[in-house]
Amino acid sequence: MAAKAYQHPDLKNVSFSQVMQALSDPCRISIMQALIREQELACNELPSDVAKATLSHHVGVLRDAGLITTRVEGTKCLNSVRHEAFNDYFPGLLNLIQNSHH
Amino acid sequence: MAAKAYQHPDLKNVSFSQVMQALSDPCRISIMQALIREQELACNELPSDVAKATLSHHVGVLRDAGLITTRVEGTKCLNSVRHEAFNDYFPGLLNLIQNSHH
DNA sequence: ATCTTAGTTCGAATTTGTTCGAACTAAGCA
DNA sequence: TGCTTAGTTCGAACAAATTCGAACTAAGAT
Repeated sequence: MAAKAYQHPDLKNVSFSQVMQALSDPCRISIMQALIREQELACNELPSDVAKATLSHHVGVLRDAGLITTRVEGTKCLNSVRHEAFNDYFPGLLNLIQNSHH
Repeated sequence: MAAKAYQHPDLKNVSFSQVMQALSDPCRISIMQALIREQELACNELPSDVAKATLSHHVGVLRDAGLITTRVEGTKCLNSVRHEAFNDYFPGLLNLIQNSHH
């Protein structure tokens, strides 16, 4: 891969519970924190101690919750924080993610 | 009931993912919103379209995540927002809960 | 054309979460 | 003492999420 029609949801159709659900997994929190630090990362550059298929799943959950964007570049897909989500819909949440430990 | 040794966790032992998990259910979000509006409510005064046992479970999840406190008064248990959690550990989160729709 | 890299999708196994009825406990009241 | 109210706990059923290996696809390099 890649070259997939990555679908990014309209943020007004994303519920708060869906966002909370997306952030309820430590693995996905680590991914978000890495993207906050590094701006843009391919899937295989994300922190992960799970199998490829599992990581792909986690990235999909975050994307479906409107929290990240994915763009294709060659064989990689580059992920980044979807800042409009945090600025316009969930202000303060990005900071909570960034500062969350353990 | 009541007269239970309600256990309230030390907030420094509550992980961000646990809090997100606790807020990932629409039913529990409604409970939080009611407590934000009403200060203190008994379990049977909380908004709920589920069975007693289920409601008890949801209240327990919120309590274990450090988000609410429960105190006993006669036969009722009175629940309220655990403000220290939101002030000291998850600033901004209470507002996100309060303003969240659908 | 083939190989490699990067990621997706499928299906199945396992784990975790939700939901409920039924039985229980404890306080307050008659 | 017995009845009611309020909530908990247990166990089981069901639903949803996580995880992985294996097979796949697509782009780029050799």
